[in-house]
Amino acid sequence: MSSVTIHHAPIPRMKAEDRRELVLTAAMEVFGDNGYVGTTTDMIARAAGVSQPYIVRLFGTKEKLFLDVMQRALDRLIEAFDKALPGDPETVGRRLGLAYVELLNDRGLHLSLMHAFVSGNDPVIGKAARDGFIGVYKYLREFGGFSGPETETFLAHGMLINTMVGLRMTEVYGADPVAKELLDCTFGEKLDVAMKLREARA
Amino acid sequence: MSSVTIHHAPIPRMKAEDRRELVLTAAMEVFGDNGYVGTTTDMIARAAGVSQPYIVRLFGTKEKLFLDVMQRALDRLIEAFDKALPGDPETVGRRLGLAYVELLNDRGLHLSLMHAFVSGNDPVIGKAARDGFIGVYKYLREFGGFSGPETETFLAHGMLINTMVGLRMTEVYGADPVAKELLDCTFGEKLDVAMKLREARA
DNA sequence: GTCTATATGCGGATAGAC
DNA sequence: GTCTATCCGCATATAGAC
Repeated sequence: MSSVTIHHAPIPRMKAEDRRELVLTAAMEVFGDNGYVGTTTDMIARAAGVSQPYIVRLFGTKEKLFLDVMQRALDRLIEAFDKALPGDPETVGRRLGLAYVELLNDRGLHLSLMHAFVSGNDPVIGKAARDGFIGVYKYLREFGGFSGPETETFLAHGMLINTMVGLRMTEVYGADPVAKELLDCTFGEKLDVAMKLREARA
Repeated sequence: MSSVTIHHAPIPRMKAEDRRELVLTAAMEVFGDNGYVGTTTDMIARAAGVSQPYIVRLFGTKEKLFLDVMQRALDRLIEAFDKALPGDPETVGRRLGLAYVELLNDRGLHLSLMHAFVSGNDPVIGKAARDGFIGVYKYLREFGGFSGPETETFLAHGMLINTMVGLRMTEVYGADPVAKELLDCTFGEKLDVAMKLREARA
């Protein structure tokens, strides 16, 4: 209003909304790598290129930030499924499975969810995680055209994929023949997608 | 040697070996509930009825204690599979699956493993967890008579079971019809075993 | 919108007594 | 074999400046 003074941009400013997006992306990866408790707000701050107190300022608490990350992950998951849904009903499972593995491009997505899924003991995160998982189940039943047992099998394979990702099993694919066989069976035709991402990471 | 003086047992003493067992049992449950990072040596100490520094004295570091817990969990798993193996080859999967669910009696076993499985990023725990998982895979292939894909399917369902346990999904079985359906599909004929344990806990 | 400085509480590990 | 006392580092959150 009063002054239009332009100072030589010592600090990169942006709209809070954009900054939030940027932080959420960074947080999803860091939480994925280190878990909820194992992640410090300072790690996230450095990954996002801002100060630690500013992370707290933006999200209130670390817990709220984690809940936001989880919700974002779930939203992206459903969004990806929505896109993969149209087509031959016979092969919908295959399409959704492929979409799931391609989501590995969103770094930390699977693992942030997985960390939430083992936090059922936490009253706040646990409830949110249960609700989120149940939401995915309902989605597959209602929109995926899956029966209960079909949904269970789909989710089971998803959880094994998550476990392989959590174990960083792809990093020993070449070194251990048993790991190779296990990964071949787990990912099947989706293996190259999973492995390509690993390379891009290095 | 010199004195045979008996003082009126102010502190319950036991052989280090026995104490270790006791602490490992307590630690498996606490680690299962709170994860590796989320667990403090003091929580374990109180659960085991000893002092916090003594936990460190016994195991060196918290990390070594966790590794011991993980190894113990894996040993018990294989031991349970060994017992369930003999019988009709047609139904070996069913027997192993049941044995797996009955292992919920060893509190924290599944969840301590699951926490290890999402810690692949940690150089020490990650390597041990990968080796452990690969060991289970090899066991099923060699002694369970499973093919690669059969093993993958068995493990996948195991991971979904772990996820349900991690989410404490059984605790909302009665309250949420979708949760009920999900749990029915996940545990199938093993549901009553899983639910009975939950009751015993309360 | 973003930072620096800092208060405060907690956790792993060590020292050393009994 | 087991404890008490304690050091030190770290992490979340607050206060307040720019």
